[in-house]
Amino acid sequence: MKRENTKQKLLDVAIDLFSKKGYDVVSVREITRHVGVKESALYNHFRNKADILDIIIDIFIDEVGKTSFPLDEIDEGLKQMDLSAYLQYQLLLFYKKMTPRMAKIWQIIYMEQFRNKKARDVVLNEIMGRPDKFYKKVFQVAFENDKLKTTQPETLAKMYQYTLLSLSWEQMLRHINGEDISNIIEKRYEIIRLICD
Amino acid sequence: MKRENTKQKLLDVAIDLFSKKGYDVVSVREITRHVGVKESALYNHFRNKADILDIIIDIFIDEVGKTSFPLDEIDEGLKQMDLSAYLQYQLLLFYKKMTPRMAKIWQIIYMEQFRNKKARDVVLNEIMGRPDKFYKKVFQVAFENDKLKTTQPETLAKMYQYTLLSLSWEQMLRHINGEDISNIIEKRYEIIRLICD
DNA sequence: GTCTATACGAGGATAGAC
DNA sequence: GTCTATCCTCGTATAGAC
Repeated sequence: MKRENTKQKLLDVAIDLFSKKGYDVVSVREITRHVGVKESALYNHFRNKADILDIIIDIFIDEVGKTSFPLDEIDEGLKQMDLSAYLQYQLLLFYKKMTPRMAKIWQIIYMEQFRNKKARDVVLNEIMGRPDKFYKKVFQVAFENDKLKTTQPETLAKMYQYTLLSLSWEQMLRHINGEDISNIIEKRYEIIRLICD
Repeated sequence: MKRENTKQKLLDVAIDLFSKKGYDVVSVREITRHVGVKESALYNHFRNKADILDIIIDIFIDEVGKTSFPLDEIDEGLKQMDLSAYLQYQLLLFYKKMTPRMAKIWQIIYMEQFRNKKARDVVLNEIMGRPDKFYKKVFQVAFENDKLKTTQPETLAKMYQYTLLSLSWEQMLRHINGEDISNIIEKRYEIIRLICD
C-alpha cells in the first residue's frame, strides 16, 4: 500500500509537471522532490523516465478508446435529432469528458507528438483517425436520411473534423500563452451552422 | 571571415540536427563536433543554445513574412482565374517556396511550438493568422464577384484554411514516421473541388 | 520491498591561457 | 577565436539500511 501510494503520487506529479513544462525539461529529481523521496526510489516503481511518459499515454488511450466516438450509436442518434443538433451534442459530450487530469494528459501528448513515437501514434490514431471515421459515418447517415445536402459527404466530414482539430491546436497554444480562448469554443458552433445550410 | 564561416556552419548543422532529433535531444557538443570545434567555441557566436533556435526562427519569419500571402494581389488574381484555379495556384506557390532548408525549419517550429514562446507565436501569427486573413479576403472577393455561392464566405474560408493546417500537421507526423504522404497532397485538391461546388 | 547514499558519464555553461 | 579546465545538473545504476 505504501508502494501504490508513492507510485500514484509520482505519476500525478509527473502528469502535472510534464504538462506545465514539457517532458525533457522536467527532471527525475524534480518529480521525486515534490513527492518527498530520493530520485533512486523512483526506479522501484518505473523502469526509467521514459516509462512514466509511456504509462501516461496508456491512460489516455484507455480513457479515449473506451468512451469516445462509438460508431454503433450514430443511427439511433440521428433518428432523434437533425444533424446540427447531433454535432452540437457530440461537442458537449467531448467537453464533458475533458476532466482537468485528461486536459493535462492531452497537452502532454500534443507536446511530445513530434519526439515520441507512441504519442505520435496516439495523435494519428485516436485524435485524428477515429474521430475521422466517426464523422464520416455521421455525415454519410445524415446524407442518406436527406438531412444533409452535398455531393461529397465524406469530404465535408473530413473538413469538419479537421477544422475542429486545428481549433483544438490553436486553443492549446493560446492556453499556454495565457490568452482568452472562449471565442474559439464559439467558432465551433459557427462551423456547424455553416455546414447545416 | 573565419568567424562568419564557423557561425554559418554551426547554424546549418544545428538546423539539420534539430529538425531530425529535436532541440532538447541535440547537445552543444554534438553540434560543435560536426563542425570540428570545441563546445566552448560555440559561445563566441551564440549567447547560448537557445539563441541558436531563436535565430533559426528569425530566418523563418523573414522568409515567410517577405514572400507569402500578399493581400494586395488577390483582386487581380481572381480577375484572371476562377476560385478553384486560384486556390490551386496558391497551393503550387506554397510548394515551390518549400525548399529543403525551409522544410527543416518548418519542422523545427512545429516541434518546439509547445515549449518555445517564439515558435508558438510564429505558428499563431505566421502559420495560422496571416493565411487566415489572406483566405478570408480571397473568399470575400470571390463572393462579391459571384464566383462563390454561400451565406458565410468568412467561415468557409476559415474551414478551408484550417483543414489545410491539419493536413500539414498530419503530413509532418507521417513524414516523421516514414509513411507515404502523397495521398495527403491529393486531399487538398479534393477539398478545393468540394468548396467550389 | 522500499527506501537512502553515492557514484558515473554526459549535458549546458563559464573563466582564463594562448 | 579557439582552446583547456572546471562547475553544476541531468538520467541512471548499484550497494546497503530498514
